Amino acid sequence: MLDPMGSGQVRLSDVAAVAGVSLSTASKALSGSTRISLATRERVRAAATRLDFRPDALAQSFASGRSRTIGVLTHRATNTFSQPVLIGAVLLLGEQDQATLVHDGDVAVHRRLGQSVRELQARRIDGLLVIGDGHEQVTASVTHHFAVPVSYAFTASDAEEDVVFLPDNEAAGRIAAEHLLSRGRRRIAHLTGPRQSLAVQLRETGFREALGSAGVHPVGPVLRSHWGRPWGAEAMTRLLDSGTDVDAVFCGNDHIALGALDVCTRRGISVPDDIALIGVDNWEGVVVDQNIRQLTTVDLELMALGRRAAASLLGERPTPGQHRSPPTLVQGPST
Amino acid sequence: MLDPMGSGQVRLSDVAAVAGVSLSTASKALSGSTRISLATRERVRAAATRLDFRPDALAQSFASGRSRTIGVLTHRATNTFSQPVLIGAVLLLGEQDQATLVHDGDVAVHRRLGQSVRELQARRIDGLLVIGDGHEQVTASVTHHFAVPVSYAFTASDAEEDVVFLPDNEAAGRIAAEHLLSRGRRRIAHLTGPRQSLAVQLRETGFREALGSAGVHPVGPVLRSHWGRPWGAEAMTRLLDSGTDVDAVFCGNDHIALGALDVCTRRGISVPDDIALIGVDNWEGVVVDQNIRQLTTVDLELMALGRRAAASLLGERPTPGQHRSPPTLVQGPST
DNA sequence: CTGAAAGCGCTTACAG
DNA sequence: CTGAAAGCGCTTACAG
Repeated sequence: MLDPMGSGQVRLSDVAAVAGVSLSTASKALSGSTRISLATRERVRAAATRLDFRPDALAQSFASGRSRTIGVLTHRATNTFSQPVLIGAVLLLGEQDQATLVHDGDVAVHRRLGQSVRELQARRIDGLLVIGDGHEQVTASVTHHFAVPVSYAFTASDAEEDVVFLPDNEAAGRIAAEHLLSRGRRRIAHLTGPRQSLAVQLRETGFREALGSAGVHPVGPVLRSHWGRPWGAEAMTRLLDSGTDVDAVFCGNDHIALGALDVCTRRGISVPDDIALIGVDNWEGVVVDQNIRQLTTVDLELMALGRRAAASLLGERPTPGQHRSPPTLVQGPST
Repeated sequence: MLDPMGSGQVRLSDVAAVAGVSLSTASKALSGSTRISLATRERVRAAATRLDFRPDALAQSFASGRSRTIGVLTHRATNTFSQPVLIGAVLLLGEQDQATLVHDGDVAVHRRLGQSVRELQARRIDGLLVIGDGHEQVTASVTHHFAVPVSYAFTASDAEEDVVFLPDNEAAGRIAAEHLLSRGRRRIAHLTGPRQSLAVQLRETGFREALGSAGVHPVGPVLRSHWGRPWGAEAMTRLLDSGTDVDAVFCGNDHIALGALDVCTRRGISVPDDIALIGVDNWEGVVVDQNIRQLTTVDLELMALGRRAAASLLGERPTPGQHRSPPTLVQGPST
């Protein structure tokens, strides 16, 4: 019968007594680190199993100095795109039996940030993950405030030697272009978000690069404005009305792609037979009903980004600098 | 100059020495609990401030038995609707300086669940939050496995005395109906999701109740099928083609409402002048670009639900039983 | 109101 | 390879 409340009455000293060894030997046998005779190790393990010994995490932490807690500093965690990064981090850490202590706020506001830093230090966190709200801004590095590993996700840091994880928007553009090319499309247009957005620029760069490698040029002018569905519709309308000969459109995100799709549907243009559409974000992937997918899209894999960034604090440290997570193609009916 | 690494070299004994009191007196003075002369308390506090004393959380936890960590057991945390609940919980806990240890899995799979329970016990968590994936299923209670408070969010528990937090789908239906009534609508139809869904049933119940209180009956048959936009469009088409005289539609969720809106737009029906539309979920609230809102909707406030449920583990315990979080009306252009 | 002492349950040099 | 001992830095009865 197992201890129903988990009150953990069985201590290491009990295990040691049963196994007929000293406390320190029992500790070493279970931690597995130091040189211990195989026989002793087995005897201690057997005793531990028989007594259902579970080490008290509080005592272990106090003695070892490791809290098994990772601090997370988020910049407005409720942002649509920050959420999957945070969820990914929290889930990976949980799998590794690491708790997460989240301080949410405005990473740019120094007074509150300083407070968070102090509190996280006092909690003796084993590592810190800074999560930004995209790649548009550069976060002021806090690495020097901590003696433990610090990683940055979804934001750049202003210190070159920091370990940074970012989505790969250039690759997203490349993947979209290569997919359309592989479908035999050659007259490809681009409708996207605001010109000043870094994501817009990087996706377009990757897109042009991949087309260029195939000796193809985008058709029509690149139309840039908003991220929303209405703009997608308007841009598609302009594109069609301009008389441009087009057989595919790379849309800067899924909202724009859905707006473009609306226009095609309204005008009786068959997607993908007449025009193929591809977006970015896998927005429909978070919708309840998976069988209503309308789009092919490039998923930036933000949850995986959060997982990778969190994992970087636990195992061996990755090399300093920016690490880009590979986006994935999600095939839908629109290509 | 503050300790840049936060290595916490200042110990309570240092504070006690500077203040000229014993270690135990210093401890009591700072914890604020026991009877201590005001003068002593102030002296100790001043010393602590001057030395920038920050108690070592690991030592505090070990000595006090409180880990300042809350366990969270999720049932597929990556579900669209579980995510805001988890985010809300994690953020509230962080604000209260509580770490979160998340074990994600299938709460119905007992072998893995048992493993999670054992690990959470060993971690000496101060409380446990069980997060389900909606209200459709009843979770087997795990409360009896823990000596610390356990709360349930976004799922019912099979033990009556458990503390459970659920969204209020009936209230959502009522709020939608009352809003349409307040807009002077009287010929109100209902298009919704699958008949077997509890959310469908509860929202409809609340809807009918509110209409009934105003002496109004729904017009046309209630059309129930899928949660997606295509079904919304199909249902709206059927409704209009049936010749039903209608001036408002309560849609079971926002996808259905958007499908209905598509049909109205296509047919030149003015929303809200001819027909008002209202949905549920505030789906557009998570979209990037807030100025593209098309719908009035009822927000179930799932993040607030997560926050409340998490808070219930920290302060005084709420009464056993089900606690329903109030949904809120989000006004948009469609009513 | 204050202080000396025990104790929380492990880990980790150190000596053997 | 094994064990005795110190120590991690607090909190908390207990005695004064």
